Amino acid sequence: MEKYVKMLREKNLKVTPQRLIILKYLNEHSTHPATDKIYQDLKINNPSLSKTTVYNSLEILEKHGIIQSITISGLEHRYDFRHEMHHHFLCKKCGRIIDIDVVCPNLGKMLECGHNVEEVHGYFKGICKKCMNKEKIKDGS
Amino acid sequence: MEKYVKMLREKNLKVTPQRLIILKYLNEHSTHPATDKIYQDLKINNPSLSKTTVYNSLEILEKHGIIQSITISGLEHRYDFRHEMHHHFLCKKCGRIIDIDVVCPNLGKMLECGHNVEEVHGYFKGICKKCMNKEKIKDGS
DNA sequence: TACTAATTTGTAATAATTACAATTTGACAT
DNA sequence: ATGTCAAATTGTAATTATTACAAATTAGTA
Ligand SMILES: [Mn+2]
Ligand SMILES: [Mn+2]
Ligand SMILES: [Zn+2]
Ligand SMILES: [Zn+2]
Repeated sequence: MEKYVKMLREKNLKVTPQRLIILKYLNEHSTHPATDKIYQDLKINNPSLSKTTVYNSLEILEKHGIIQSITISGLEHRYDFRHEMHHHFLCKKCGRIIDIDVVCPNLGKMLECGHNVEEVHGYFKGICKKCMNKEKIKDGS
Repeated sequence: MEKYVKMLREKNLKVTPQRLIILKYLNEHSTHPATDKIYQDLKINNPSLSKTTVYNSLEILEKHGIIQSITISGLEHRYDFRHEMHHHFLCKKCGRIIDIDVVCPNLGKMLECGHNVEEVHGYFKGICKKCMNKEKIKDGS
């Protein structure tokens, strides 16, 4: 838990129990959960937690680069404790969002264009390996 | 207009005036408009148009690969007449979504992983060239 | 021209997010 | 340790994008 305290202090953010449990939750759940999922899960052991606080906390944590926000589904923001650049795969079948550890080699091109790039998001969508195998079995190999 | 008729016929989709004006609108506005923008603009000359029809039409056009859906902002779907793979840049200042004509070289890596990739989306976010120049001028060169 | 399934329309419901004001609290100074 | 206060939390209301649905209309076919 001291780890999360340090992360907040380094950014001069107030250390609150709410921010700590949210950070801990994100670190321990690499499923890229949405706001409501985080809220529902944490509420069980923290009944006084407000959903607005979850929204506020995620926003400020993201603004300070502690966590990352993913918008792969188009329906909701999903959050990621890993803040360094990586890509994601959304399975249209099971809904899982999987980390893809590649870097985007197109940043040079972006510099040419003259735009100032602050974020890079790479999203792939399709059917994940696990779901593909399930289909094969159902089809009778 | 015959061009759009042909696009629908090729996919065995019914040719309706609503679908035609939506396709025409998207082809003539490469701003990646959201559903409501398309609806508001078309309603002026088509007062009987329903927003639900815009939603339905965009959905079916996308499903058949005639148009592409972009979720770069996370809050809304934006639509693109260009359906071939390309990337996008969202300017956090002026809100413009700009086409970036690069291809993703990471598909090989995806094949290795065993996932079946159907869509690839590359999103960059930051400050666009135009807005960067405006800032420079304001700062006194 | 008549038929029918698909499409369009208007309205209502849902879901994610944001706004806001009252209460509480973490960080700092005494 | 206590007081102070700006910042954070909370609960509720408002907003926005999207989806659900049933009745009316219409495109494609015979
Ligand atoms: Mn991730
Ligand atoms: Mn585009
Ligand atoms: Zn899957
Ligand atoms: Zn700009």
